[in-house]
Amino acid sequence: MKATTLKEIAAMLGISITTVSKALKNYPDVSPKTKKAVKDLAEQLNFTPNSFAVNLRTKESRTIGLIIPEVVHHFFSNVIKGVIEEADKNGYLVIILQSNESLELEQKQVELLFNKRVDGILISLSNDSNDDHHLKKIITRGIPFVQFDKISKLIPSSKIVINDQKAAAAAVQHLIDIGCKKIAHIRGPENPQNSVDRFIGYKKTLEKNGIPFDSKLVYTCQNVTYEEGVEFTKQIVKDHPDVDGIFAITDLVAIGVLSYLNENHIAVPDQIAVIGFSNWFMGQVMMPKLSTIDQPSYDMGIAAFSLLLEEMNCRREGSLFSPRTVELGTSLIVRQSSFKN
Amino acid sequence: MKATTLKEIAAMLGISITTVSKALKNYPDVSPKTKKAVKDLAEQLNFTPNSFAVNLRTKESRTIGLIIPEVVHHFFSNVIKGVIEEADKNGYLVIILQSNESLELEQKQVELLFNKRVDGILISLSNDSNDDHHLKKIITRGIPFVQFDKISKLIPSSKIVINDQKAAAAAVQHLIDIGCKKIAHIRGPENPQNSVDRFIGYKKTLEKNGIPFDSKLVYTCQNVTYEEGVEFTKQIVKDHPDVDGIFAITDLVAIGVLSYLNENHIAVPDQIAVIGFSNWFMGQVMMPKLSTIDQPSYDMGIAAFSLLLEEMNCRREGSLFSPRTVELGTSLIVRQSSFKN
DNA sequence: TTGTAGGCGTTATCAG
DNA sequence: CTGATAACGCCTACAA
Repeated sequence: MKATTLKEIAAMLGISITTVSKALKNYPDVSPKTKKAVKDLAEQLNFTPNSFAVNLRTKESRTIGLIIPEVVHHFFSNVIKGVIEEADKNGYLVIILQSNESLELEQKQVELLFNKRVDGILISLSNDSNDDHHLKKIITRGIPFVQFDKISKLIPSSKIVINDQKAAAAAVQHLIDIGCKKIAHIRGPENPQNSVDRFIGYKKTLEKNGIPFDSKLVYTCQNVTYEEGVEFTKQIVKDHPDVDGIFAITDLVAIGVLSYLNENHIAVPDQIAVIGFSNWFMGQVMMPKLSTIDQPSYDMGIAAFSLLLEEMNCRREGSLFSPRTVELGTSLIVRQSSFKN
Repeated sequence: MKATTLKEIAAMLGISITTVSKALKNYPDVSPKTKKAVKDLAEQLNFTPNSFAVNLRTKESRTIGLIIPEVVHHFFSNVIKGVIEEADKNGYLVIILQSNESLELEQKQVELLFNKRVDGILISLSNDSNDDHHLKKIITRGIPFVQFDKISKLIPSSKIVINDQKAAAAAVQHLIDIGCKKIAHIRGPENPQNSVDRFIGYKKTLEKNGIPFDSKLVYTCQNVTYEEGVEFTKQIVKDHPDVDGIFAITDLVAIGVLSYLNENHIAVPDQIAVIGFSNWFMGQVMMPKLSTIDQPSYDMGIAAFSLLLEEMNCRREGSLFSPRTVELGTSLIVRQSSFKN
């Protein structure tokens, strides 16, 4: 079944393409009679404007690109969901691309979106991203652009973030409050701003509480996996038998921590208390249930799209848009893995 | 920064648009000299063809649509990943849409993809989908179309499936093999083919082993959630204290089962053995680790795209394509929740 | 109230 | 080897 065109409708009705076009868009200068005739026929023929042609004319595709490090990830799934739903509400479609935590791939994906001429770009940087070049290009081209979660501070785009330092501080303070004296930190890779910030939050909170910071108690993930959680916990227990608290960069890692401790019959939280970050669903069904920092992933997706939409609208109207940074709140969730009284 | 066009390059070089276009596409009938000049300038100006115009001309967008019930779902995340990666390899982009398990929304999303004029559609039906109308329309319009996972058998499209009956039978047979005499089944909703098939697999296997089927031992999920797993287990234990095995429609539900049993100190697998379906990551980190059926989600995504690609290629060449059904293998994974010797 | 004409940027055909 | 011309389908001044 071939798609109908304005031309065909015009021919069938013996009128001009222009009139058909106008009638369908409810222009005031078309007689009610023709309007009705056109609309009826269009309805009957199941007419929908050819979006390729509309795109070309309007220079818009009502499509945005979303680049994330990894699709199979509780946090990012929720972001995707938020973005898709908010986009849908506003008549936008979403193309999803993965960077697989590789800078090179991330750059390639940005190029793809350039070629596709999406109306806007949403991005959470890969852990590997220590170069800004491709982001600068987005700005130079004047494409509406919002960074979220893992961002590059120096790029003058809108940003949706949480206060990682503050949130990490809350986690560590909580461990201290329940009596932990020697807290290890399994941190994320070197580059990402949020893994740096969480580390800083950890460090500052120790110092604030008069606990000397010891770099030997910090273990650095390469890939932020469950397996690394298991492995580092093994090392922690071996190297520092008196550690009584572990703060992990993310719940996935924390669950690795719990697994190792459980299997080796190390009491949680009595001997070692554990807290993660992100509030993955999984944490609630573990035994013991995992304490964590709730990070509003779904809301982050919504906020990111909303801000992008604002910028896209400004752009369409030719008005100026000044990038904004929105900080979303986090909250401490205390569950069994760090509950003492 | 405005995008460069063929016209501009042509003007700068004092040659025709046609020649520029041909030079860039390496037509044999352009002199090496002009070719080089054009390519150099194009490179320098960062020229990329305007995809809107290309789409209009070629009637292709090199974009496909993927409709799934829910993004935040281990199985579907993996499918998405497979689709995106395979699409990427072949120069296609993927627009993702959610049906939220609602028929109405699913229909709307299909319409959106029609309007967007994607080159092909991939779909896994919502649990609510008891109507085929919108799927028939995809066929009528001649849009390349592959169903996967939750499919409508009657629609003559390509399909990627697993043998749910066989896989469920393997799960139940395993429970019987380790000595279970009274096995309850927490099944999925009425409509989806796979929940029906898994139920049939359960029923047939009981009968094959001389265990009478008892419909009272079957509990039906509405939303296939963790909470339903918890709740139904409570009922099972109350109504049938002698149940010694539970087969759940999916791992998420099975994890609810485990949670309830753990919290109520009912020994797994000794008093009640548990097996799920799908092999979610979560199942590996539970205590006890969850037995399950591995379902190749990532591979399903790859297979779905590959088949769609074949159909899209046929369509482009104008050759005929006959829908195929590909059945992927599953395997039983025995872990602690059903391990006895 | 209706229609003509031009153009969005590319590709394909065909003539020079 | 090169280029003029005509689409693709729609939108929008501007005429009539």
